[in-house]
Amino acid sequence: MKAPQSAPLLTWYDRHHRELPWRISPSAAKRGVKPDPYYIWMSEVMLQQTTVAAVKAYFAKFVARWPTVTDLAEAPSEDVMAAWAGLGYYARARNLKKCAEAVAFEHGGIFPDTEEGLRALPGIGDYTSAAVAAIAFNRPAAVMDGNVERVISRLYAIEAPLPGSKPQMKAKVAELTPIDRPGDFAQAMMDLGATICTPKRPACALCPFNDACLALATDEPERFPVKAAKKAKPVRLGAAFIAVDREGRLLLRKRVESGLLGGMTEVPTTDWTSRQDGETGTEAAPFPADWQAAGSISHVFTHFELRLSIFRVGPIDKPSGDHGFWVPVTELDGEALPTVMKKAIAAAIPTAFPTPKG
DNA sequence: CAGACGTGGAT
DNA sequence: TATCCAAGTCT
Repeated sequence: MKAPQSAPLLTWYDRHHRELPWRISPSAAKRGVKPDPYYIWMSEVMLQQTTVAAVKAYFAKFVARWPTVTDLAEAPSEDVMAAWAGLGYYARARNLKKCAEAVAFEHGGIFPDTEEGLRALPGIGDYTSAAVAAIAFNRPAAVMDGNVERVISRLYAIEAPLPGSKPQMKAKVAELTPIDRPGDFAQAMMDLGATICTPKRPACALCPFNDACLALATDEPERFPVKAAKKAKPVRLGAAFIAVDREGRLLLRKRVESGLLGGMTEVPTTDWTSRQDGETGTEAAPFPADWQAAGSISHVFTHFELRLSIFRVGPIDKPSGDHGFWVPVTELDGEALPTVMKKAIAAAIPTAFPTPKG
């Protein structure tokens, strides 16, 4: 078995790379076209734990609305959170804004061009600092994401389970990364993982590493990477309250800045508890009213499943006291509503979020 | 270090 | 339907 080399991978990448809105193709790079560090950073943050398909529309929306990092730094946080709504992992949006402010106001609008400099910015960790350094600035950084972990674990048939095996794998990546094209190498490894060295049914016959891959030679490639067992998701229960006033406005609140859905908009809800002792009632409604049951929704988060009983009331006179803010049901697009909250609203007001097909 | 932190698409 | 998972980061 010959030792793996970067050259066959780069040749494969020159021919089979994906075309992506933020990417400079290898042929354009050869003509001297440089990537925009702002685009590379933005795409890398959006792509954290998120599919390319989901990111494309958000990336287009963000760079059209905020063409430079300074534009983003000067934007109101509420606008950024509302634009991010639906993409998930909202700490990324909060850190995106903080990072833009740091670059614009502390670095003169210029991104740091080293791994260490990037790593010091909000929302930029081991992966993203290496990726931006390699892709935007052609620094010889060892870039390791989930794709690279899969490729490397198969290439070297690494039996130790993730995440403990990360340091061992990163050493292999560093050893393989070529000094002349580190950015293309990183993108090539990720494209390979996304299109050839896939989790299920990898297309080994088309792989530029198929003469060096220990997993292919000695075992079923799908067995790698070996991972630690995961835990079962608990169920949490609660109730959500949809109140509409006589002007067709819906009662909303802003969640606290930290934690789950931090800084996002919500409808009033009870606490979400693990309690299983029967029906959730309207005792914890934001104000006394003739609340009517309107079904229920279920939503799966990373570490628990949420089941919300939905109650609605209205049209009503606005109750006294401060319960949040009231927004016309026809203007919910401008709000930072995460998907779970849109589901809750749609359960009570089916026309709230019209889809192209209905 | 293990748990918190979203969502939608594929199988 | 259930499970996995997609270019991770922060605490």
